[in-house]
Amino acid sequence: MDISAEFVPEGSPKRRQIQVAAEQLFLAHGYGAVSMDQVARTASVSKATLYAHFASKEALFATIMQDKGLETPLYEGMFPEQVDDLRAVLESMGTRLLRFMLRERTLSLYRVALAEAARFPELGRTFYANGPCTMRERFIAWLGVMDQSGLVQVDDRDIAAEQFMALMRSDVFLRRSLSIDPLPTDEEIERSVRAAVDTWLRAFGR
Amino acid sequence: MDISAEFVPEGSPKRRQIQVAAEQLFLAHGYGAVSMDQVARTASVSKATLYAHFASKEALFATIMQDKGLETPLYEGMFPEQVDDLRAVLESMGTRLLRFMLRERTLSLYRVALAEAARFPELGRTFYANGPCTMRERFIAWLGVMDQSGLVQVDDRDIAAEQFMALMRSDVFLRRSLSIDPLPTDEEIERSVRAAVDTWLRAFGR
DNA sequence: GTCTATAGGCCGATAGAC
DNA sequence: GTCTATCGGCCTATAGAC
Repeated sequence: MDISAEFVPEGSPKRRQIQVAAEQLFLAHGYGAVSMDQVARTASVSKATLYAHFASKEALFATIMQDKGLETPLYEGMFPEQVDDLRAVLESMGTRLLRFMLRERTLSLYRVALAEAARFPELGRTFYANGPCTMRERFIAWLGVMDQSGLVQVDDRDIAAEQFMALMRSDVFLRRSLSIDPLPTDEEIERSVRAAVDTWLRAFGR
Repeated sequence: MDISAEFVPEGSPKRRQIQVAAEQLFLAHGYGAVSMDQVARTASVSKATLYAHFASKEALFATIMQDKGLETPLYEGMFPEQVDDLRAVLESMGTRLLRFMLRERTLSLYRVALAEAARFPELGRTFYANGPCTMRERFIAWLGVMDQSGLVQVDDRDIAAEQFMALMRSDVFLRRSLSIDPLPTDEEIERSVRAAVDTWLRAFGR
């Protein structure tokens, strides 16, 4: 995912410091509110060094933010081929997905991508491709298996997958993304996921 | 909604110019990327005049952005008490809601609220209260009427309302909010809404 | 209230020494 | 590659005249 990391394995500690500092600052405060002075100070590096590695603030932001997809092995064991209890599997998937979307890091990336997508078109595209789009594709493929097992009744897998994810972006997620509520408790998350799975199963379950 | 407007009915054209300019600039570019010079220039007003009306950039932003709720009479005739064709009514409601959410002005406010909610907590709260929360409350009230008419089968109106709105925030909305796609066509909107209403009705219709 | 002019500082970016 | 030192400019905010 982060291909450039291979070109700087351990080679340039300063560059690594810059990357870490820039990522943290940009994710926390967005593009406009972060200055190159701040990045240099946080990275314990002079501005000249910073500009030796990145041509401009825009280039730094674009480089750091793009390909910042899902580093988490989110999908590991998420889509079992053998399913006894479909409801339980969907609830486990949903809980995992919603938990991931509610992580501070994911939310920060979402907020920055949304806010700066107009100025950095690649950012919106990359976020979508590495995030929601990948998740949906995997879900669609898994739906194919479930369909063959006769566990679901799905005319249009694309729509079924989209709606599963849309149902996860519930009010809990909206309120948290707007910084209204703190991180919801496990109970709140499970309640929201259970309600979403209920609805999805009534539409697509057999 | 905009209470302060009553204190400056037509009285201060300069103040009105400032409000219009600031709103446009902040919505288009966010907080950090807009300067007071820019606001003054766009409003055809000197910076001193600007600071005579608003104590600081933060105060200007907070004043302009808060209580910028739904000026549109979005809800007018949206919730009919007499319903023959429930599906048609839900599709009409959904289309209207999705269209509103996809308007450039609504999206800009959403992006700014999301990006700056951490720095301006009131902003996230106000956006939620004037937008999604109000819509959900009206939907819940309307669901009560539908329930009495025996047209729907809803255990928890809150969940049913939340999920109706979540289903409207579909992939079409996500892609547009990330500036990936242009404004979707009428057909795309209707297809998305129809699929959402299908699913919602299978879960809550009678 | 409104202007011109400017203070004082931080901005992005660079020159030059090592 | 890395530093110190600094450029010219734009930033938020204000002083003082009218």
